[in-house]
Amino acid sequence: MTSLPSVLGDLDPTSDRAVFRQIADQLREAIDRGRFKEGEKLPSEAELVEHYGVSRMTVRNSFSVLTGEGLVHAEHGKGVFVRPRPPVRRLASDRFARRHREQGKSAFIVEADAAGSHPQVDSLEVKEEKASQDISTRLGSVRRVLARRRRYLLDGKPVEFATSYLPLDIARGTPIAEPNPGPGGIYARLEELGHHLDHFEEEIRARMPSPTEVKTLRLASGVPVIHLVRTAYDTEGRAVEVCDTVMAADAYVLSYQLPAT
Amino acid sequence: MTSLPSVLGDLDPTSDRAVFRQIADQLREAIDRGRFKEGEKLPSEAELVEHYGVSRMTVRNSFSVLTGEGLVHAEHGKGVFVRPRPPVRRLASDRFARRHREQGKSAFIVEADAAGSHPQVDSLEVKEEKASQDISTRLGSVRRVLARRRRYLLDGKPVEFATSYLPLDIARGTPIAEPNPGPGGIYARLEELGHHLDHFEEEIRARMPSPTEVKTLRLASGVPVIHLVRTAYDTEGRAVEVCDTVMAADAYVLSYQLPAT
DNA sequence: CTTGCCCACTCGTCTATACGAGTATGCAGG
DNA sequence: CCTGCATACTCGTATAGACGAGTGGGCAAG
Repeated sequence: MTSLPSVLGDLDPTSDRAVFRQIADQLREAIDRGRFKEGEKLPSEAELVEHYGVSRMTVRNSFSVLTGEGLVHAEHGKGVFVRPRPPVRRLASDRFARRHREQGKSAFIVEADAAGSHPQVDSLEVKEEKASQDISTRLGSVRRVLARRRRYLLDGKPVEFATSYLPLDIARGTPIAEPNPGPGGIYARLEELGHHLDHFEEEIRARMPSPTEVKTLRLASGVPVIHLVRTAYDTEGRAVEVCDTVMAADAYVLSYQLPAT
Repeated sequence: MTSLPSVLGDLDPTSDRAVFRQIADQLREAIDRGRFKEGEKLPSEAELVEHYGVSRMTVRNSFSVLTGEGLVHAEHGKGVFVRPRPPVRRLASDRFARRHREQGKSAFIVEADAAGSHPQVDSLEVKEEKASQDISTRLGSVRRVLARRRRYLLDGKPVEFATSYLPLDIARGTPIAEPNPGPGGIYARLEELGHHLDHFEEEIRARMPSPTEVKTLRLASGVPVIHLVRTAYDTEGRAVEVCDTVMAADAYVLSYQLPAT
């Protein structure tokens, strides 16, 4: 192992920058320069205490800065590691095009298989419930809705949690209310039921996850979520579905094509 | 002032949940329930030390949890406050439609004025430079580019930092290379120069900001950024501009319309 | 060889204390 | 009246020490 001083330098006692920030800066720079690579272990707290001649809390404080930035993560009993960037899932704006609804399997499964990863869907729940204020507004003042919840995993890691809401007069008693709505998913069913889809509207926000989201998506700290709300409109201009999706931001790139007209 | 016990409850010594997490949980719940409102001051560290009978570091640890979640922010000498949500800027997917390029002022200015806020653009920089690997790839293997940097502010608060990159053979010596490219912005100039725009492609990521971004966008901790990279293509299929934008995530909602075809 | 325990090393949590620095308020002196 | 300072309260930074708990390697007993 190369000695610490060769990688980490000294503190500047004259600087007005807090010691723990100076240490964080040095570690961050070392990571950026590739002195510590993805998944690699950083020096232990004790080693840094030794190297810089500071107290342990100060070193921990530095680590907490980097953890908050999503650069590193600590593993109890093992050490602090440079956080590896997971493979990203790219979502193209044509992912709901009619031609993709032909085959039997869901878009998620097909795409993940093609990418060579192991897809999985769990936490399936389909039930009728009271619409929240927001959902009610988006669907055009409905009181109760059919809610379809599911969680998507890639190679065992949860990456996305989604809930679809549909007005009861559309969904009740149809295959849409079944756990497995059949080939092409609920959009295919909606079209069969005469709700010809016209366009989608997607709203995108990014924020830090709630504790619940941290749990269900098993998020490392310092990882934001992308919150996407999609509303599907039929050719009559009626909102026929709202899909509320929360994604681990480190696992996604969204991509959209916009006409220049 | 209502007494602390009436809002905050006790610790559960039998729980295996860490004390500082229990305190954070109680504060978070109180905030969620509106017991502490936006912009309101939380109890001081000393008061919480008193109320829970724990040491100050433990209380600070709780605060640091909430700060990381973007729920609260501390102000030196004043206290810890529930972080107010800034007004959000909605970006619609038709914001680059040709009809919006008619008027003289930039889209940002027009829109902000309409919303009643005071818009501002600064840190203008226009220069030729070497293209990064990524930019070069997106523009189709160009070596050097014209870079146009600017920062957008709303009511004094920086909300977005953007850099446009254009191939030199298109931009050099044209109004595009001027600090102020004139009415309708660089897209209008591109069309005048015969590069008729066909479509845009936008890639969206969310992540925690780098220290530099924290500074230029004056971000509170616990606020992620949205990173948007837009490529503009002309009718020949050539990429004529790449715009790299970093936005304060708490100030934006992106909205896209997708056809269902 | 395998099992099981011990120990060393790691981070996690908590206490107690000290001093520094930003903020606001009130009071004394001009 | 108003200026300016003292003061009390706020959070920021840092030290030193203690114990707990997860991990992994080595060693001893079977």
